Amino acid sequence: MNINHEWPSTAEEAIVIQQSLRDQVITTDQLDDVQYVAGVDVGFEAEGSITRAAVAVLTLSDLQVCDRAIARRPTSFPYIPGFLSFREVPAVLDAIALLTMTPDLLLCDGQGIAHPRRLGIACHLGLLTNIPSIGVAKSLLVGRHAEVGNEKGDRQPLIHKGELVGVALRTRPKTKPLYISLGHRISLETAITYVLHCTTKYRLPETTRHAHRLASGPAIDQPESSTTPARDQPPEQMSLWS
DNA sequence: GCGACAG
DNA sequence: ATCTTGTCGC
Repeated sequence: MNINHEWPSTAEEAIVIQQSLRDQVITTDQLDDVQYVAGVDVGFEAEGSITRAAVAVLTLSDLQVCDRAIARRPTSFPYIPGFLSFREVPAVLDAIALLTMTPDLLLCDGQGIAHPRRLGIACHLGLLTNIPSIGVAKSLLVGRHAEVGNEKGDRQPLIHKGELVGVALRTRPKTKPLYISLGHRISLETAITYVLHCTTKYRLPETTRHAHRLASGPAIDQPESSTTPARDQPPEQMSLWS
């Protein structure tokens, strides 16, 4: 199947794409032997006019950084809650293309299926790359959960519209829980296992943010990005919740 | 109708 | 995403 699609310029177009992709997300384990895990960090610079993505690849066995890349490009889609992937994914694909190897699993900054239309950035990225992916978010987009216990590994189901969409997971005592939701080709229990393993060495925001700390070092920047022209400011407050 | 809203 | 304030632990 070909999941390539035109890149939208409006949220209305983006909704159509999200709805066409949501049923292609696989929520069972389809991983090969996982040797390399990539933390993907997304964000922006220069008041939002530049989108950037950083990827740090770690060995699963000892969590050593073995590859990294960072990419920037003019922002081609505004940040609208529920549409983060349309702003960030092009830069992430740039960064992944700069790697010297292909990761076996992506830990993605943001939500997976814990999303109004079940297609957060981790799902979108997993589908476009066909790499198993996990959404690891620092705050909630949708859903609710009971209070999480204070021991590492404690978790509570994250429920949205009566569906289990992820977990709130305590990766360390005394810190905010992280919100884990499926991206693609992995089950929730397996995802939790990988997140807990990776957070034994780095706090998770750092497994993804580690990409930046490291990638910001000796500039491994890409040559030129002359693809997408910068776009106008977000059209006021858009609210296109489902 | 009002608030909430990944990064 | 960003900013600020307060508290604790090394």
